[in-house]
Amino acid sequence: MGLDDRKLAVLRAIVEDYVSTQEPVGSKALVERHQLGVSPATVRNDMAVLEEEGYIRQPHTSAGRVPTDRGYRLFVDRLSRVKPLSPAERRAIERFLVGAVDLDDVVHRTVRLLAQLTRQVAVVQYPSLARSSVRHLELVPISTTRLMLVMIADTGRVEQRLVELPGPVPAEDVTDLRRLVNEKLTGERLSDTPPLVQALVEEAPVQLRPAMTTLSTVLLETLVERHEERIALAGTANLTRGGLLDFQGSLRPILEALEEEVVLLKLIGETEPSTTRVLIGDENEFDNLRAASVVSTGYGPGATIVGGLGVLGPTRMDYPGNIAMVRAVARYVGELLAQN
Amino acid sequence: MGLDDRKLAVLRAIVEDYVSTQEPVGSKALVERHQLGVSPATVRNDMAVLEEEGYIRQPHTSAGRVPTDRGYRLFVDRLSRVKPLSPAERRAIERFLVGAVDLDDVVHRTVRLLAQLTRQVAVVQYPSLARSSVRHLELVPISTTRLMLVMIADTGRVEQRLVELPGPVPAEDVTDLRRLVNEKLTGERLSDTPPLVQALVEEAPVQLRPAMTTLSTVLLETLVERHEERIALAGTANLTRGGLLDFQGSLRPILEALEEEVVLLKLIGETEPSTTRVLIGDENEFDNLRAASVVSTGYGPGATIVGGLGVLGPTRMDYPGNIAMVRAVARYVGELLAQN
DNA sequence: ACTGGCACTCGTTACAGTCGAGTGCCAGGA
DNA sequence: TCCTGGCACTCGACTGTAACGAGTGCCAGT
Repeated sequence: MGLDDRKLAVLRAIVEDYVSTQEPVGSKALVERHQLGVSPATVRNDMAVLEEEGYIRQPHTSAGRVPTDRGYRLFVDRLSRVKPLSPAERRAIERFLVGAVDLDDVVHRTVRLLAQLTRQVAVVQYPSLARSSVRHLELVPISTTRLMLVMIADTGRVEQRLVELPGPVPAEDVTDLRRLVNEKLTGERLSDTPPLVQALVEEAPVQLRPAMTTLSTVLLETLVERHEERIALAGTANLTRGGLLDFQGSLRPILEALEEEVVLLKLIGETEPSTTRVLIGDENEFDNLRAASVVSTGYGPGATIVGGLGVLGPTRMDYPGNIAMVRAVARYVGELLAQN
Repeated sequence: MGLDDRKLAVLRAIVEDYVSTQEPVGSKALVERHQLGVSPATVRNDMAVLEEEGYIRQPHTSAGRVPTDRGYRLFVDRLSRVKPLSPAERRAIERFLVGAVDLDDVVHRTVRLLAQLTRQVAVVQYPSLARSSVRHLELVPISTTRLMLVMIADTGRVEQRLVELPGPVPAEDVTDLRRLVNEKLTGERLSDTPPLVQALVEEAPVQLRPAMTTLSTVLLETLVERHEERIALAGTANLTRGGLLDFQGSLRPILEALEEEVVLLKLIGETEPSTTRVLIGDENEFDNLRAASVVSTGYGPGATIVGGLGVLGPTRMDYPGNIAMVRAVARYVGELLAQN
């Protein structure tokens, strides 16, 4: 485990060269491109140690070295600084997000921006309902026995659901239902609503009871149990960069994984602490994504976190750059949300 | 141009064999696998004619024949019958679409179903706003100078948009605005609303004028001008079937095209007549999709059409099967929508 | 502890040769 | 007139061989 400074420098150089050239890097090329102050032979000895420790490997006997997942991990944790964004990148972010008219628009612009900046696949989770509060509930009569329930959350999300009432309900009763529901639930966090919904039913006037019971069922189902998370995706075409070298020749498993909302949510939604998370190769829990890395973080207005966003790409990616961009975009989106 | 029946039979056989084997088909294999009643030499002569007419071509001098886009076109137009669905497929469709709770759910289920059935990329357009009518407009005060406008369409679509008012508007005025807007617009087709919105402003009481003016701008923008079409996509992983033979080795242009809503809308949204449309290879107007074919049709409750859906895949696809599936799914979705 | 030198590995490239699927053409027959 | 069997030809796919060279591991020397 004795990795002195020079060995770490060698590892850093290998990662940087491999990321930029996409070719196994040999000892001679290394000393030429970096000022290591030692000879290729010395570097070779260091490489042998690094390989023994599992940080790099040789694709073929007579080839150069390539970082392993473990090597990237060490690089990310100890050998890299987050790369500051260029002024051009900052400007691109601002320009891209100005003029968004609603939440859908914000999310779509964000995901495209992220894909374009990082040249990877970008994923953005809509603000989670579980972390939103109710701003308003609207009941729209569709027929005498059907209502459309529309919930507007403070994060800008709007969810709707059809309610089949047990019997006809006159317009005045709908007005009463609307008032009762809003009095009880407006301003509450969705995760806190179940007991309140229960109370709604119990406190409802007799003639509203049946309707309120049905309504409460739908409310609970829609707003709480059925975790209605939404996801936006962009930049899948970026997977084809780097020929077929990345992803061991087949995009199939990656594309399959990207179609599963559950998978995506696990990847970018779990950001408990407000820090940036990096998952490298097989650290990932999904077999399909063992050739991929994910950089993700949470975003939200102010210090609170209402959703996650991130990028996915080959393990051979520019971690410092991508981490910087993901963080920057998350911060800007947070500011944008705070304005509403 | 003299294509007698046997030459057409040869073309049909070539298409069918090539679609199933994915390999250029030679004269000998053809007479073995189909009962043509003639010798390979005769088939070769027919092939020479078909090639001269541009229906088939040889990838290499010493290889078998492959259909051209023109050949597929002839096959689709004159040589194939729509393949009836198997009972298992019918059951799959029904099972898949039962239990959908809202429009989002319907669209998502549909697109996944279509991708699964056809093993191609599936595209479903949400019911077009231009072809919907207003069921209800709701105004939710966010602050004294901000409203959330929520429009519920008869197709189940719900659109929202933030309205920045020129000045504070008291709650009673919001109620009046809501009433006026609904009286004028409820039940109207969105494409017919512009003059009505204009009238709204002119007829509004003086103290509501400024607010109504702003509101009308947003209404027009959101509901009419900004053609807010939405699209769902599934099955991109299917593009990787057939190795890299389809799409001449690169998925890149296809994936890029699939990210452009405009492109997708052109592909599946233009279904003026209620018939099924098939675009083969370079019949397509987008260069990126010259190696792909699209089968699409319109759907809607009853005879009206509110949106389009379809599949995209390699030109070498099972046209009769895919046409059948696209039609069947469209019909089921139409029935489902009619129930609301 | 570092370095130069050297033998060795092994993937890549180039080239030649074989194989075989498939074709076009032609003369003969129904 | 149209179909068929036969035959020479083309050319991509595959195989085997050889030369090349990037890169390594090891070791003796400083």
